[in-house]
Amino acid sequence: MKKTTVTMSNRNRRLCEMKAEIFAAAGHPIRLAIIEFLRDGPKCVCEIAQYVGAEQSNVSRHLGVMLQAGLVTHEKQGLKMIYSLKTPCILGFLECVTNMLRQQAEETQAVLKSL
Amino acid sequence: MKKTTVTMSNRNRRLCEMKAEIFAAAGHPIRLAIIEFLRDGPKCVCEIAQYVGAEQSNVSRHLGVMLQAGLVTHEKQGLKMIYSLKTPCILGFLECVTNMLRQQAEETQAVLKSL
DNA sequence: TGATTATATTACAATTTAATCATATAAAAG
DNA sequence: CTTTTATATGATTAAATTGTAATATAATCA
Repeated sequence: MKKTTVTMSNRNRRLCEMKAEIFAAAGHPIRLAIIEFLRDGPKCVCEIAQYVGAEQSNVSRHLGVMLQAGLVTHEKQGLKMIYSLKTPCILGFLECVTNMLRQQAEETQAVLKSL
Repeated sequence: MKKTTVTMSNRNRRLCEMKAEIFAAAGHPIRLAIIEFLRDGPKCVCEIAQYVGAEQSNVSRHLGVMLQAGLVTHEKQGLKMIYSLKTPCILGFLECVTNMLRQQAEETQAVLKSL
């Protein structure tokens, strides 16, 4: 009797790479701040840079990462490049993460109370 | 008249760091594969290593990252260390990511059709 | 046309992350 | 007690990511 597969398929391996790229694109403090900022609507690079308090070239890079992952879109308007959130469902999982943090904070607090 | 704050608060900056850590903890192919594997229930390191096809020490490190971020919990059972998913809501945002990929694939296909 | 403004990109240094091998620890079994 | 098994960790190296400064490009404006 043949043993069932116990190891990931290559197809699934490839899928995990793709999904991980999306998570990683949100997995940096500046990029996460940008995502939250874009909740309020489309913004140009200069506004974003000012908001997050980082160099323009640095912000431009981070936006490139998010663009590549498909988290945002961009559109040129005159001199400015306007970035928008592409997938509103990101906001759903951002909320999930916020709940995780809240939960973690409560756990920590519970531990400290027992001092 | 005072100009309203246009830059992130330090508190928000710190929050973004914490949230980003959680995203980053899921933002690696092996770690994402582990998360999906744990959907089927708690598993020991050896099972996980076999499934993802990576060295035990490497897997142990990745589990450490996810533990630190609060994505998983662990519990010793005899010789084995059993890891489980800590937050089911991760699965929700995993689904969101999968939908993003599907959407991206459709876009690509639409472009190719116009050749 | 020349100057200004907004953005992207390049080159580089610094830092972080990941993988590997060897080893330490600790539980279980003989 | 010795051996085996499962896991974690330290040291090392390789690779990727990040930040910065300088520069290129392209649109707008005087």
